[in-house]
Amino acid sequence: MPSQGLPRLSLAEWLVLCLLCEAPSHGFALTRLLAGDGELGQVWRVPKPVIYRALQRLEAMGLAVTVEVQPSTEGPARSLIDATNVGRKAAAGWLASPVSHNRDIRSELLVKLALLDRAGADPAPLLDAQRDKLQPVAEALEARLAEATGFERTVTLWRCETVAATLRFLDAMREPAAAATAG
Amino acid sequence: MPSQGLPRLSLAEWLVLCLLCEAPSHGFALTRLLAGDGELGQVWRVPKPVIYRALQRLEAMGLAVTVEVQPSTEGPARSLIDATNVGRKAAAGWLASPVSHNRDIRSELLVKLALLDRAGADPAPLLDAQRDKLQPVAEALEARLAEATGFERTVTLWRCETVAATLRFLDAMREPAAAATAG
DNA sequence: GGCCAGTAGTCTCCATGAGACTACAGATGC
DNA sequence: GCATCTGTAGTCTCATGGAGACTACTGGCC
Repeated sequence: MPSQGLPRLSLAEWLVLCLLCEAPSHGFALTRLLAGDGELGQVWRVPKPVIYRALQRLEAMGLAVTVEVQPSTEGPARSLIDATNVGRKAAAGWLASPVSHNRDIRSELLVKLALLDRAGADPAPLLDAQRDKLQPVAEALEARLAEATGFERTVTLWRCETVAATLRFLDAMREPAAAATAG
Repeated sequence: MPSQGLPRLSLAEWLVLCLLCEAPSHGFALTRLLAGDGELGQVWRVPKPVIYRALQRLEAMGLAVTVEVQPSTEGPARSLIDATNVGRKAAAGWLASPVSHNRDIRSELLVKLALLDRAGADPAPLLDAQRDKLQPVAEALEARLAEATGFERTVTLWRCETVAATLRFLDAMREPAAAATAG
């Protein structure tokens, strides 16, 4: 059960750790990747101070380690940081886990899908696991909607629609050919 | 155009101001209303320090004013705070305005609908205005989805589904009889 | 009289994040 | 030669939001 016993990290910290697992890197490179106009920043941006603090925290937790201080040809020296084996295992477990709440789909699930996409990995297992997790939630909400009155009905209706939208999204993601090579 | 020239307040500040417009109140009563187990806290909770800071800021901006320090029979004296005329106008303008981004539906629109519900006001104008605002966004996203490739397609697909869910929610809210008195 | 529960409000502390600041290397200008 | 500009690399400060502890006042109870 890789979803058990994961350390409690913020989304930014998980994201940074996963990027270190792709390849050893340093703060400045990560800030460019995760800036608003960066490659991953289109999906989820992480401000500079948060990245450097994440690196410090990951090191303090033994999930990452500074392997070398590289003299750069184009500026000051930079600290190359790599994930540890503990860090790699934690990252792999996190990456494979569906999110618990629908509100975290936009942030956490999309980040996981983006990371899998970068790695060229198959997103299908994660998509299926996420579907299995949300399907019962959707059913419970619809049951509740049938009975809800007053403003609780409004909130429940909203939750029903958004969970249903997530399920449709997950289904559509299972058929990538449809629009990628339409016809 | 009531949506023009509104002061820049946080959601918590708008919410507190609107509640003061319903009736003069004091910090502690608002904290109970907006606590996790409170009436409005089910929709949107506001932590205690944020409420008291909101009251201070609203007073500083001239949107609210302390009208009386009431000796309470069951505890220390409390400051009764009321909205000013300027505050009332601002609150009415805000309450009638649709939100600009789909991500703010859950927070801002639901709060507005909850406030209208409490006041017994008709939500239809706000629902229609919100629909008018999001309909072109939905169309633009679908056009973009047809061309998007790679991971941009994933993000666009997600946005399409969630905006579509909001539109369905807005439509369903226009037919309140359906489940309230299902026959 | 002392203590507890509820009321009313303030306080400190931590995390997030915007944006300024330091500092180093190479290119450019005069 | 050296001043300055651009890009690299990282740190610092400050404002805001929010969790939770703390103060302080009142009436009720043992």
